[in-house]
Amino acid sequence: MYSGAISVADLPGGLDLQATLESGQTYLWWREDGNCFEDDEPAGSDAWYRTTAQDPHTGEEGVLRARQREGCLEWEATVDAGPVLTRRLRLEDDLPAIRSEAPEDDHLLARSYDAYWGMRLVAEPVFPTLVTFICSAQMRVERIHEMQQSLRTAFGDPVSFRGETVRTYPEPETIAATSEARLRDLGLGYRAPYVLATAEMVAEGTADPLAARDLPYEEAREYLTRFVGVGEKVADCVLLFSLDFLEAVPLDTWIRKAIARWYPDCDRGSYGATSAAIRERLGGRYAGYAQTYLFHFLRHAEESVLA
DNA sequence: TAGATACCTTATAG
DNA sequence: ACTATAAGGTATC
Repeated sequence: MYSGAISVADLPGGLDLQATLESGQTYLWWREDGNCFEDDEPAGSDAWYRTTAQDPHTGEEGVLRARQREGCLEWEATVDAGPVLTRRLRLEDDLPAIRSEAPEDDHLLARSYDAYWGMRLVAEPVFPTLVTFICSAQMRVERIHEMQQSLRTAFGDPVSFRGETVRTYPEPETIAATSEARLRDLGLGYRAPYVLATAEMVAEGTADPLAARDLPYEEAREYLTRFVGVGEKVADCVLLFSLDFLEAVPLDTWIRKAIARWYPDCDRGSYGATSAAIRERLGGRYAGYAQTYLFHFLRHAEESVLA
């Protein structure tokens, strides 16, 4: 068993682990206390969060848990999780420098940054990210989590951790080997054939989602839409939350509402043109950071405070 | 190329 | 109880 503690004071801009993991960027973590990211979540939690991860040295899939308490990010794992956390929670991102590129006269954005300061984007493994966001279509956040846990239970490999059995996220080959009916039984609905077809494409090497990383942003978005069930919005999510495209701004229902209300001149009709306009408005190369703070703030703010 | 519609499933509002 | 509606959209026509 490995363990460690990372001083939050040493991270540029600090850390808000709860906001980072419960802001709808990733569906690959869950709370040890079983409180599955419900709406009435109290803020400031020091709960343990769990996920599975690959050991950076051996490639072995293991389990890790982490919590933020007393100025530290504490972790325990069956693998060497220090580098994993640094990567997946983007602990090296310089938040003050990133925020400094946001428009200064944007009151709503400033309040969003203030409300959840320390929240970081994530950099999750690409195949699970692809599948989870295919699953996210027309789905509530809580149910997206449930679907991922169902996939783990049905197809993941067991790993023993603290006397319990935890399931890894299934590999493309494993999902590709199942049936659409089986996936529908897990509650995926019309997303079942999408997940199956995309897993087949990745398993067979028809296309490699990692290849998008080497393309210019808009070409990368176009590339990812070749996967079944992946449109422009899901492609943007994968680029932002897995492939280091910090300028990506996924146009989901919340951001579309925000555009209609606060950035109406950025609505250019098509996804691509609107996306370009809002990216420019939110600060260009770090627009995805701004998007994520706005998204989290708007989802949790009462209507009265948005006046 | 742009616009309309169907689609699984669940939860909530009326 | 029962229907309409919406939930981090996409594929198809």
